[in-house]
Amino acid sequence: MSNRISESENLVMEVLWQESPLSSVDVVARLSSQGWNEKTVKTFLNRLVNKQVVSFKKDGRRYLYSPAVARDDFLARASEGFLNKVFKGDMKELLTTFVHSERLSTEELNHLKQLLEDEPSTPEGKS
Amino acid sequence: MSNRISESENLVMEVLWQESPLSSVDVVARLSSQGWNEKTVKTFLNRLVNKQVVSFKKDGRRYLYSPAVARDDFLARASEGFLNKVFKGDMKELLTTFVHSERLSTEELNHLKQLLEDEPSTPEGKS
DNA sequence: GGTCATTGATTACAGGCGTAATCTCCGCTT
DNA sequence: AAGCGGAGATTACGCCTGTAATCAATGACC
Repeated sequence: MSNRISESENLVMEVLWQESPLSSVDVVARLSSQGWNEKTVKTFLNRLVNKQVVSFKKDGRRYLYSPAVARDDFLARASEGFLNKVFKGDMKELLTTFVHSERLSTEELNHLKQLLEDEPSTPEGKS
Repeated sequence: MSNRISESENLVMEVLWQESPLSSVDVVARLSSQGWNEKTVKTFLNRLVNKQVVSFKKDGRRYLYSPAVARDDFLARASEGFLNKVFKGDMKELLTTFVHSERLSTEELNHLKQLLEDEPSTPEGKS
C-alpha cells in the first residue's frame, strides 16, 4: 500500500519523466513554479526513492535521479484507480462526464474523434 | 481544503446517491461487501455530515441521511481534480490514455462515438 | 418513572502527506 | 591537514484517513 504516489510526488515524477537524469538542484529549479522550499522537494525525492519509483546514480557527492517506472504505466494505473474509485469502474460514465465537461474544447473533441477512428475495434460485428 | 472526500467516504456517498434517505443501519448493510465495522461506517457518515456533503433528518433517535450534493457535480469536480493532478490538465492526454486502455470495450467505444456525435461543437471553425 | 439498549458524538491511534528544519558525512578549498 | 559548505538522511509535526472503541444522550419497555 505504501507505494502509492501522492499528488506532490507526482509533480516531481513529471519533471523526471520530462528529463532525466537530474540532480536535486535541477528538479527544484524545474518545480520553482510550485513555490516549494528546496528541502520539501528533497523530501519528495527521498520518498520516491524509498517507494522505488525513482532511482539514482551517484555523481560525486550528489545524486542524479531518474524515473524507475514508465510514465505510461503510471498514468494507466492511476487512471484505472480513479476509474474504480470515483466511477466504480464504469468507463462509460467516466467518458460521459469528461466529454460533457466544458473543459473539452473543439480541438480536444477532434483529437478524440481522431483517436476513435484510429482505434481498430469498431467495425460492424460486435465480436 | 478539509471538504475533500476520501475514497472510503466516496463509497458511502455512492450508497446514498443510489437511495436516500437511509438510516446508518441501512448504509452499513449496503456496504457489507466492504467488510467494514459498523463503527467505521458511522465515522464516515459523521465526517461526511461535518463536511456538509451529507445532510440528515431526525427520525426518533436515529438519523436518516441524504446526500447534500448532486452526484454529477461531485463527479465533475473529482474528475477535474484528477485531470489536473495526474495529467496536469492535459485533457487530450487523459482521453488518449483512457481510450487506449484495454478496458475500453467495443460497446464503450460506440457509446463514446455516439456522445461525440451528440456534442454540438465540432463544425469547421475553431472558435 | 427508571433502566437498558442503541444511536450519534467524541476520542483514539497509527500511518501517509505537506512542509520543512536539523543532522551527518564528505569532498573541495586554503 | 583542517574546516566548511552543501548533499542526502533523519527527524519533526500537524492534518487527513482508515479503523474502531468509548461516551453520552434518549427513546422504548417494564
